[in-house]
Amino acid sequence: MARTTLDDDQTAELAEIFHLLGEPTRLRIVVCCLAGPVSVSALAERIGASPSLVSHHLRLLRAARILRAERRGKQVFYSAADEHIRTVLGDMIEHVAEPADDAG
Amino acid sequence: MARTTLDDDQTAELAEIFHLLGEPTRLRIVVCCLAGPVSVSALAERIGASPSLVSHHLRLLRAARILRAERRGKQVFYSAADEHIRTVLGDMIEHVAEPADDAG
DNA sequence: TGTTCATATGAATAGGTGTTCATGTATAAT
DNA sequence: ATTATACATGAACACCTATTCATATGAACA
Repeated sequence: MARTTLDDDQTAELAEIFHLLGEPTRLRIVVCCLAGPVSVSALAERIGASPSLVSHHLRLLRAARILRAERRGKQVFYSAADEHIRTVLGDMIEHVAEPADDAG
Repeated sequence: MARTTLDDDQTAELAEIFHLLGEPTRLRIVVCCLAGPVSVSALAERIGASPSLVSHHLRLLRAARILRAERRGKQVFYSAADEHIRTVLGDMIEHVAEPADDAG
């Protein structure tokens, strides 16, 4: 166990990321974007939410540097902000998605 | 990239965990508990919150099987619910606490 | 039993937030 | 310029939640 303490800034930043991922709709958006760039309308359809709602969430995810936007004509494609984010989120999701063996 | 899609149940469960960790006070509590069993009053002091507030948060973390309680006399000690949780949370916190090299 | 310490819990409240609706902005095409 | 498509944004609302205060439970000790 390398480090089990965090200073206040790290805690706040980490909590913000967790907070954003703690919303089912937003989590779905992020997961969809991990595979590669997805347009807003495609996200809305795949998630079953209105484009407006998706856009609202995307704004927060953009502001937190979790996702990045890339315009192609009329459409805007979203993907992980960088490789670090992609790796971290991918790992987190894989890890936590694993069922606990000794649950009770 | 092993898997980038999650079903609805997995998404909900994952979102719940993230949601609980997305609160600074709660995140601090969890981080404190990763090193080993900590009493409620010790948590309250180390975090700078009232024992009542800590207890409220602990209830949620207990219910989500993130932390477990162990009574020793008058005190109650909290720690990670199991090794899986400890590993997963430890990894997440270490990972996300790493600064991004190519941020901008 | 009565008292004290440690924790838990219920109610109340203030602030936050997810969603919707309406509207605005940007791009493309006629 | 006008229209259509894709996305963004502001306001409003309903719901949720973090915190506090008061009170209860449970354990040790006199």
